[in-house]
Amino acid sequence: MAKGSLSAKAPEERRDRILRATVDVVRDRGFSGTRVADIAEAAGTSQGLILYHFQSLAGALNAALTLLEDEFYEDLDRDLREQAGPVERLRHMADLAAGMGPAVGDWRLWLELWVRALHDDDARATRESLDRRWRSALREVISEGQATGDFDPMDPEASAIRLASLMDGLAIQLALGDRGMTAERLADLWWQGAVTELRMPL
Amino acid sequence: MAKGSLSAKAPEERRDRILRATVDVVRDRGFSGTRVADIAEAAGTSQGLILYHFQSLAGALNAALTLLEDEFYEDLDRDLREQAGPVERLRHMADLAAGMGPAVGDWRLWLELWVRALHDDDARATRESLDRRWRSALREVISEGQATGDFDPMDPEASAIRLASLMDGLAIQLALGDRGMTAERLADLWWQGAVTELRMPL
DNA sequence: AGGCTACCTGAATGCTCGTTCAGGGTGGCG
DNA sequence: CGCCACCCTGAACGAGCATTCAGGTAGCCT
Repeated sequence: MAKGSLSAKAPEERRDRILRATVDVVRDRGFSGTRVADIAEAAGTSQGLILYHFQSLAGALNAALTLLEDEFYEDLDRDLREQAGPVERLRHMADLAAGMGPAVGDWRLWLELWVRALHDDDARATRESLDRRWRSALREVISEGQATGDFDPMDPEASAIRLASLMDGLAIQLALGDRGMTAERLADLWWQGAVTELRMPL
Repeated sequence: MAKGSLSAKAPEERRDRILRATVDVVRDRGFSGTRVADIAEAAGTSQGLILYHFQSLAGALNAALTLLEDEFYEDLDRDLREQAGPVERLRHMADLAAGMGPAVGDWRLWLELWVRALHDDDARATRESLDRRWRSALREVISEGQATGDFDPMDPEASAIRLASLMDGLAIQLALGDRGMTAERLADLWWQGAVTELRMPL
């Protein structure tokens, strides 16, 4: 029976479907606006199943965060490995963050995560880890660029922090839909900032 | 009677006390964690009074946002008028934002506002207004500095956006209590960024 | 004085969820 | 076969909360 094969073979897949649905719902309802019923509807399951797999709503939210974190790692690594030199890599990071690449985008989710991190320890850990990963990628690219002579920052560590922060700040405007802020403009503003910050020769 | 004079003479003051209590509660519980009962306790009134004055919890939250907005304007104007030249003014903005000045500080509240703005139109309007005000102050200082020859940005408009964004991004780390991020370090990182961005002569 | 209005309170109300529960199907293993 | 463990569901439960309400007090106008 169709129903039989579905429930028997795919518990794993159902679980995964729930997590993805959770991410989707959080993305447009926010953490505090996400109800078990919303997830169930988005995933096409009963509410009971969500609690069965994750014990509680909080459990589901945290599991979704973990999934996000894992995928972020993978995507970032794979994506950056494809790029040849430091300049290309940095340029690619701008595009990734602007939301042109896969997975990484979606700054609304990041905003939600930040605020949740103010009050929830799991969220705090996740966002810290995510952030550390992103910033260390940036640092690596910078120091690689120093080695090749493409970059010449006054203070590499400070530059990394500033460029990461600049990205976050610009992203807020993108996420909030500020007039005049688009993905292209974000990438552009950030890239120009990087050129200055890293004293790239033209 | 004490009670009499209190309730009769001070409705205005009670109202104000409620709004300030609301801000306090939001600051440490977040918008989504703020209950009418919390505000009542913090303000030392009954829950009923809050609804009496503001119709609903949402009404109280919005009124508190408006209060915040008004005070932000006043404080910023007064504070900046006290500073002599563009360089001092800019430097002062760094300190203000780092939370050393009065009122403006408290980035947690800003984070909360951003996220609320994703879903609530009043919050959206408030934050847009706040942000516009802050950014235009920055633009003014920059163009003033260009006039006096203290600054020489390649693209003043882009510089203003970048410096405002940089501030937001650094502030996130401060608000989230990242290791190594303090008010002083924030002010310092930002100031260095401004020096570069605006090509200030040393 | 008497009544009218503005303030204010604490208890009652009722709705919105998260969570629990009783049960039902299904595949595998003795 | 028949039992067992795993998945899964929909209905029921109950806590937490915003909002409503009936009523109380104090100043103010006539």
